Amino acid sequence: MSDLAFNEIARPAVAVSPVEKFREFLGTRGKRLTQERETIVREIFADHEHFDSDQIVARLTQTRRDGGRVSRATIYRTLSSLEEAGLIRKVARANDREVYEHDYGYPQHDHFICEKCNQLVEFRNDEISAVLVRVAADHGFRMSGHRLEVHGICAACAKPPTRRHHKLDMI
Amino acid sequence: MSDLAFNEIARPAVAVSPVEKFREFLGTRGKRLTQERETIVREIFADHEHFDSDQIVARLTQTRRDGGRVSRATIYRTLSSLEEAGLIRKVARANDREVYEHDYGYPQHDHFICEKCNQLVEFRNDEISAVLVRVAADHGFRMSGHRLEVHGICAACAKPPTRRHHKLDMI
DNA sequence: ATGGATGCAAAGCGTTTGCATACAG
DNA sequence: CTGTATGCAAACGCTTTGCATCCAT
Repeated sequence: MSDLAFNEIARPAVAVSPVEKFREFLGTRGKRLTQERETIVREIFADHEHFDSDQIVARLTQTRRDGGRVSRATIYRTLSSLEEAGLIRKVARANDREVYEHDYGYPQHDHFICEKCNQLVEFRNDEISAVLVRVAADHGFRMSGHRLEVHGICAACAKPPTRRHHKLDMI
Repeated sequence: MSDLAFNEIARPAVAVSPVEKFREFLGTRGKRLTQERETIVREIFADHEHFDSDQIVARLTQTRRDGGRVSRATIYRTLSSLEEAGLIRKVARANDREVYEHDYGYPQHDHFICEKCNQLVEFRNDEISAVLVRVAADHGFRMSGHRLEVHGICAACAKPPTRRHHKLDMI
């Protein structure tokens, strides 16, 4: 099964593929879906991992089997558009870098950020949103979304005193 | 009443002044409380407003009545120390800048961030912490703190269609 | 055809750092 | 005295931008 098939068909719980969704968005702004933009969207939606600009740059800036090389500038420009389009969003800040994740086709959730291994772990909890809706209303604040980072030590790093976490992953 | 008096005496609900607290912290690290560091702490704790590096730099980099000029480099170095010391913490990111606030002598709270005027508004809600404590426990996560930004439009910007907010404050 | 998009390299911007000098303990 | 800290300016790392060329529509 090719990447294309995966992206176009096996996407989770959404009627339109991310690429199509992006094309629509671009259309409404008199912008175009170029090959570069499509390459970037496919790369990002190939899995459901968190990512930052650097990782995408690293993957797409090299010469690729499919010939889809994209320049650093275009990647930055496209990440902004994807955020405007509501396809991705900034979820946290780890290692002084902004971390993105898909905001299309996946349910609302928040994150734990481990201070030792810097790993992001997702968790879902509906009470939080419920409380926020209420609190916002109380303050006359028209909430559009939120960003919640829970800091601490993850289960893996907390348990064993000696293990292959700690320093290695802090780089 | 001088600034000194305010900082040393009229601080809210804490036994030791921020400056003293910082001196203690520095002591445990073999570091010193210099005049520059003291100037910075006083400036920051002179009120309870949120602030970012730039604002402090702007205020302390100029020649001052009290002669307490401090260099940009020292301000950055000191902000880091103050964060380590637990006197301040990063609460949000607005306008692509990290926003700090006091983390000493003030109760836990979170923030609304208005997308129009970029204003930060504090709110307190104990349910949130309670939920987080529980959720963290469920995941074996040892929580040390959290950062919650609620995005949207504040009451002031939401109401009147024409008013002196909107573009002016977006600078 | 033609206005938007890309790639490159240069410019920006906030933050960090090397080094000589100044000073707290 | 002695090791830290400061100030300055240069170095950094990420992101943005000007411009000539390219291409989706």
